[in-house]
Amino acid sequence: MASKSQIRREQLREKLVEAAERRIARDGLNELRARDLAGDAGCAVGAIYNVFEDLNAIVMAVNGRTFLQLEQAVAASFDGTEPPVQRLIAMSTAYLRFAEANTRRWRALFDLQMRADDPVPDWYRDALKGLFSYIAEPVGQLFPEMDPEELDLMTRALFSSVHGIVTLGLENRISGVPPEQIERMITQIMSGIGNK
Amino acid sequence: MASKSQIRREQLREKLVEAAERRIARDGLNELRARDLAGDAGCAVGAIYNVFEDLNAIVMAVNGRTFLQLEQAVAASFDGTEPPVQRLIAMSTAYLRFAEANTRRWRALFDLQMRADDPVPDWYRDALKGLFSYIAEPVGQLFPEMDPEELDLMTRALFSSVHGIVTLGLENRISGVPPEQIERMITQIMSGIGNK
DNA sequence: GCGGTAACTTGAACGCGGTTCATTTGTGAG
DNA sequence: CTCACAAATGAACCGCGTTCAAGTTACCGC
Repeated sequence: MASKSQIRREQLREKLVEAAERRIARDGLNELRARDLAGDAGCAVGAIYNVFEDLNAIVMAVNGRTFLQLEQAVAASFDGTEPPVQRLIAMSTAYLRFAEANTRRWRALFDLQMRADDPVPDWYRDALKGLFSYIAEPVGQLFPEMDPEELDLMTRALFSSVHGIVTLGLENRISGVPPEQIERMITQIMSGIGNK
Repeated sequence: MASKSQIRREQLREKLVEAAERRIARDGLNELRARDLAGDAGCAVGAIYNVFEDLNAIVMAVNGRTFLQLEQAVAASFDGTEPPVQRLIAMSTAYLRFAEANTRRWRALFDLQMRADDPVPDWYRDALKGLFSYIAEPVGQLFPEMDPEELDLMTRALFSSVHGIVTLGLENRISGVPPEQIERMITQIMSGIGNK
């Protein structure tokens, strides 16, 4: 039987993660406060630590959801019939759109890892692997005689490039590129690849 | 006359920046502490705030130096006689080498902007402009009939791509790519561009 | 039901770290 | 030498994540 404690415990976890998700989406990771979360969830500050290791663990839970949504958005962006370069562009654009529409949550996805000292959790590496595998397929079609190791490198290189373009592009404080141009940058890079 | 106070003031600024530079290089931006800096510089904590607006201002001063060194490293990586793609690869590799050799200082260059709320200072935008102009030249050679606006986009796209590859590449917690492979990723992307 | 123990909840308190401020110390013109 | 003003000092303030002693609730064998 799921004891009453277990139920409450699970409900509290859920409330905390939802509150954190809302607050991250609204105010950004930097503005997340333990006391605010406790207030939202209707529990004492200390209760958080019965249910989660620390604040990072909550953010990690939020990141897990976000990563799933991101993966779905990318997966939904192509039907498999497009030529490889088209598909790469479609996926990249989906990545961009997701980052635009969920900037703060998307940024939390990477900001947390950059800061924390503890090892990256398995599900995180797996989620990235999942994204990579979407990219690997069209890349494989484009370069049939490339050996697997080099294909893997190319896959990561393309992901990193798109990620860099989107990251700096959305940080208009630094780059100052209007959003609609970001898509063109992606296209420029991706079409270059096709013409080896 | 430069009053005794003015001298001391300038010396303190210098000592603080040097201490911050050493500490960032050794322990990373996250471990920087006002009290440690005061200890290094042989002054009281409060004295820092007579001489700098806040801690960020010191980091900014460090970043200014780092950016200069980065620009020099990129500038020294080519002699102008190489074909455009070669030159792009040489500059990108120089960027990578600099980031490898000065990881924590290089990361501070971008981490600070991502966090702070106050506007990016002018010299920072200018330094980036400087880097961009190095890239713009070979790009212009590669695509003589491209209009200026698109050339600018391509320039930023290439910088962002390399930046993304280096960033994720050096964060081996996330990507797990051995350093010597990062250079190959850059080459893959850059040579793709050349064959439009 | 009943009592006892284990688990949960609570919020005040701790520790850390950036920043401030009343007080002390130093500077330089008259 | 003196006085007014500037600079230096470090204790104190405040915000915030985390902990903990004390109080409360849930669970189980009787």
